[in-house]
Amino acid sequence: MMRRKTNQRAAIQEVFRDNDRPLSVEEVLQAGRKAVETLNQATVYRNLKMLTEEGWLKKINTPELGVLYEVAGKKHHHHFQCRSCDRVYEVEGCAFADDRRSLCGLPPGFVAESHEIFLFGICASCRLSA
Amino acid sequence: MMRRKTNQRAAIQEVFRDNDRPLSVEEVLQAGRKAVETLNQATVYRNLKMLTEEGWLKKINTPELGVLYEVAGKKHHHHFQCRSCDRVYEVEGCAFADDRRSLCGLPPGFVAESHEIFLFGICASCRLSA
DNA sequence: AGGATATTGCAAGCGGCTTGCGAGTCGTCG
DNA sequence: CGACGACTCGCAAGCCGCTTGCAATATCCT
Repeated sequence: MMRRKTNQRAAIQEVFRDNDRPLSVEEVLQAGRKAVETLNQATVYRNLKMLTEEGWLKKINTPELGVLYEVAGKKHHHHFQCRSCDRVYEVEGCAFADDRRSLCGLPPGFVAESHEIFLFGICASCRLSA
Repeated sequence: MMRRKTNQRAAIQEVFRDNDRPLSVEEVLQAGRKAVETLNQATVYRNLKMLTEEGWLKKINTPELGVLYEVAGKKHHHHFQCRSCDRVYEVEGCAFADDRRSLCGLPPGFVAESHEIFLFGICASCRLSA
């Protein structure tokens, strides 16, 4: 099964390059239609899935906004959701750096292998415009 | 609008008291039917919503298992999901204790107000039985 | 250019959750 | 204690986000 190049898929990838943050399916659909105005929802879903399986995208489950997708391959990071504009940003740094593994006191016998951290607050642009 | 006592709601609350961990709607439904065998899905959804609005329950959005509910009012804690049995546990302790607020390096202008941490690994009972 | 087939758009389908409705249960008041 | 009003329940239909079957279209290879 050979992968073909289509305007739809190219448009979707372009949307992610233009917006350097996790995006919802709806955002991808709307932004993608600026390039391919017939772009269909099913096509977006199918391509997001394809790009994720192929490792180009990464699916994120957010606590409040449902599923978002971000470009994969970035270094370990977490997410920040602005409670004003609801945009989600990627933030570097990690409270569980190697020397802090034990910070979260797990009960005896439990072993943690990975983690996800979600921060909530106000982003810089919302704070300035308030 | 006066709240009435019903066997259904009592059964649902009992399920949470019997299992001291976050539960899915389906788990509540199945376990609740042991006490009220006619218990209906819609009733469970309605009561979980009611109990949440009233502050007795808290809704949790997990990255992999969807929505769970836990008894509210506990002190600040996070969650641990066992990748073997998929159960979610509450874990005390927090990598963002007061003296470590700045561990996650937020960009300038960003202000964090709250956070959620989700750990993944192996729980004690799965580790022993392996 | 021509043919094989990946991909798209559309519409139907699916699963989780919600809601309208008539029946049933709970609590109160006479 | 019995009856009425209102909250709840169970059921079925509905809604929403996502997936899938299918015919038409676009790509790619020769």
